[in-house]
Amino acid sequence: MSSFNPKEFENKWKEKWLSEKLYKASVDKSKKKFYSLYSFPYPSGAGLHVGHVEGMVANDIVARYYRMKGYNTTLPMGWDSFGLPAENYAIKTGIPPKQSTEEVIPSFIDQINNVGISVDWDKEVGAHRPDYYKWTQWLFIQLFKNGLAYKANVRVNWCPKDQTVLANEQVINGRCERCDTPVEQKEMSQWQFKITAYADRLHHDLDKVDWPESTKLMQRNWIGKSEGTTVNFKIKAAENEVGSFEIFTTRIDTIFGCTYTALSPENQILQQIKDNISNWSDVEAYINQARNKTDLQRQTDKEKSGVKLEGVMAINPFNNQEVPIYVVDYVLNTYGTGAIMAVPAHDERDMEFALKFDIPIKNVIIPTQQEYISYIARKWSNDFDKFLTQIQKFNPVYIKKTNDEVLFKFNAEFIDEFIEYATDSVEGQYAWHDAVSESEAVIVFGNDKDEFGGTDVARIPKFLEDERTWLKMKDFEEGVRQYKSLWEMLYNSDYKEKVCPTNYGTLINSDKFDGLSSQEAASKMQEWLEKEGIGSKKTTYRLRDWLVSRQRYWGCPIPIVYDPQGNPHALEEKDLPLLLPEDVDFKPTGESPIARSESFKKLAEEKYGKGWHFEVDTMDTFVDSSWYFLRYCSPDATDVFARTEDMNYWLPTDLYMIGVEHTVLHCLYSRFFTKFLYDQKLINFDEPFYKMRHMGLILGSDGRKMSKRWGNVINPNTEVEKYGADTLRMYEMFMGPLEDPKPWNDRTESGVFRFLSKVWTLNDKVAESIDNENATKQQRIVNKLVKKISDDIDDLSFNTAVAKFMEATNSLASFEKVDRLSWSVFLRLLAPFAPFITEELWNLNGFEYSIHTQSWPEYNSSLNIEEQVTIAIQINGKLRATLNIDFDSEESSVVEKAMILDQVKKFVVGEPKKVIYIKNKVLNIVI
RNA sequence: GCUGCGGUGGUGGAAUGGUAUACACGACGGACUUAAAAUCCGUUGCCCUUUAGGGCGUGUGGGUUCGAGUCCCACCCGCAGUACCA
Repeated sequence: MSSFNPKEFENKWKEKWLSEKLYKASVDKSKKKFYSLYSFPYPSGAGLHVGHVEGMVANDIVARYYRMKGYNTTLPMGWDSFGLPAENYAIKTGIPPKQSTEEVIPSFIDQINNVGISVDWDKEVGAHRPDYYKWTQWLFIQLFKNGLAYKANVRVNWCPKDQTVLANEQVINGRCERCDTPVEQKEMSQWQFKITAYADRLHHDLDKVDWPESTKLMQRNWIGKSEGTTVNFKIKAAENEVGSFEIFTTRIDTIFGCTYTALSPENQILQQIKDNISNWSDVEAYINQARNKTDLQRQTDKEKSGVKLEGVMAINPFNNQEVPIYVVDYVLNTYGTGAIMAVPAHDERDMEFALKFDIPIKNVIIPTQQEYISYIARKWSNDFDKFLTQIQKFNPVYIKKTNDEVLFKFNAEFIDEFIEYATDSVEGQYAWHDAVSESEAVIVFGNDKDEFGGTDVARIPKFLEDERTWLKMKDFEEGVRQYKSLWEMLYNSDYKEKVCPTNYGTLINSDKFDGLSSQEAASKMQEWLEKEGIGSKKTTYRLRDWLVSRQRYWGCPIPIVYDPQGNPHALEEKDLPLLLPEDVDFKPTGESPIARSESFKKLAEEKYGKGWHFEVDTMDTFVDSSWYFLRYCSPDATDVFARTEDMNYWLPTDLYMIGVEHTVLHCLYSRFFTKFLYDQKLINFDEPFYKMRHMGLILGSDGRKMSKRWGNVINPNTEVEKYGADTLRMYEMFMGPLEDPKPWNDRTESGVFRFLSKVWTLNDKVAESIDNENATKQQRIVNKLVKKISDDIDDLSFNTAVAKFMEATNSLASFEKVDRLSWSVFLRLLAPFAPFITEELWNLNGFEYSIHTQSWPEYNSSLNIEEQVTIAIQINGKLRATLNIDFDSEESSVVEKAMILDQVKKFVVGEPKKVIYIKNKVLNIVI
């Protein structure tokens, strides 16, 4: 037969499948369903890239597998077509986004079909089409009616280049996610969705879904749930109480260590008590300065800053101690209560601030006794080597040595012995030494180096208030003088963690709570607070409401109309969709482009009367993509966003392939919408995506991210042209684990082409009847393959599946003839991976069309029995020989056979101590 | 800093506590060819050795086990997310 030339048949099958709608799936309650979802692609002018292909092929293999297993399977596709790139393209070229978008979509569809993705095209949707965004608007209105969409004046992130508002999530390191421009702060009235109302459920329900743990964790971090306590602090001016404020803390157990409190610059209480603040002008100046700082500046300002409020003090309700109040910009108004109690001894930020402003530091926690104690010793004299040998007697568990430094750890029980030893070794060695007390420190500082810290052996005290130690050291060491206190010196040394322990432990200096563990103390303190009515337990979230207004043209219009007084009203359902006007100049000016549309203005006045006008902002495109998987269920519905019956049948999705970069935002928003609709009783599930997996980034052959800049971009079209779709598909699956980033390699790709050519050639050997013995051998080969491939698809372990196909092909190729029955099994197994070549060979062999609607081969466990196996013979765990034995042989017969091997006789003299036999695997003789 | 993931030949990568390096690429040798490409066959972790064989090997150091890439402890390095979140 001819050589393997995919061009000769790929097009033929592609067109046949499409015209027959081979992959169409409708609701059929008599069958189990499988919903394979690929993330809503953005139809960019650059076309499909190899990363899309990777994810789609994974979706496709699983979909084809389930289809063959008899599931009613759908793999829908649509377009996340609103968004900045099309608008920016329009600004550059003058071509309207609607036109450019509609022009690219057909080529996307074509490319997807060319790689043989089994898409159910009857379900196609596009976010920019009125029949879709009518329902995006409808959903907005439902949120509005339920108080979950509201307009508020907020300080927003503003990108000066894109001239638009950005959600917090779209700000990366203080820069715009898209164009990398530093983000500015701007006060604006903006629409927001109250996603925070769902924070707890969004956090909690992650337990229900099968997602990579790391993804769940990222999402949990984003929601940032933390459980803590609020406490009311009274404010005193002179002898009068002038107000109070609430602080939030997760470490109520440290409250006796509170030596100051701090308010965020935006905290409203400041305005209320300003008459009592004697240095108000300084405070006000600081507040204004903080307000003007961008997030980027706040982040880069490492130095703590703040102003003390003169004339007022706060009262710690636990000990009635008066502590100063500061206004600082390291306290955020958007988290907790915008006020904190500061405990320098147990919080790094508070410690840094306290050191800078000379605020007392009070230790109230002894960390839970550690099993090991670490020491660092630096070389101080020639006796250092002797010192090193002698520390062996403390049984150190770990020693790291460099030329002049040693780090070692030993069991805490040796502490006293060590203090004694260190004292003896170091005394008189040009060193100063002080063992402060049993429970505190060994501090040994050498003086034979110019700089402080050149030599030391130290166990750092848990609470350092020993002025004596400090003064002595200060006399002693030149270097110490640069620090104001022992705290500061040690905090800036290797012993940071020792002087500022931030973990839980046992309370000290805390009155009646002394001796309790952090956990016990916390609950007793909370109880007391609640009884006194001055505090309570509180859960806070880092998550903030979702800002959806965008001052851009190419997005879904917000379905709100304002009356002449400026009050917002939701549009009625019969007036939807509110069409995106086309008489618009989309050049960005900072104002929404739609504001300049005459037809838009006119429409509002005609419909509602003079002075009425529509909202001119459009929605964040994440709104469009938060419900597309629902629309796929009923893409033709005109009276509802999707039919309840259809959604309840198809959802939740059974496999969602999406890049890891989209998981935090898109998935969070989609989950929010789903939960809202569940609460509205429109659907009966409250998590949209059951199983989710990610595809790793495909890098250029130089190991860098694919980019025009590096000239390392691989275009799937070119690869299909060169090798055919099946090769591209199988190569991308063979590259490595699905979720890993992996570089492109042309050579490996051509290796996959060689493999498919081998399959093609092997087809020539297929014979109607071959002898029984060889037929059985081949049936065993493919039978084993059935199990391996099924398992690998279940695990999404496609790289190993491809390897197994290669192995099986090599085995079959060693036969004169190939058994037709085995061949039909082999082709069906390969069909999800290489749909074109398998359909062609299936047809050439005269099997019933189409291979893709055939049933998945069954694994026959009785066929699997092996006659012979090779086992390893080990002596003391070391491989010395291998041995062929009958399958499932008894231990005694195996030992007998092993003992007469030369390799064994050589090592085993007399009776072995022990013999371990693992059936069909290994025999280990211990001598 | 914190959190998570990872570290295996020249390369991409395999390996339910049981023969480490499957499969593929590359390299080397050979066949075919006037030649090249393609194709086919063989070799390919490192070191010693003529063969036979031996020693060493999954980032480092310990531990558990008859047996560790895999489990435990500590450390080093890389990648990703996140960053004044109280």
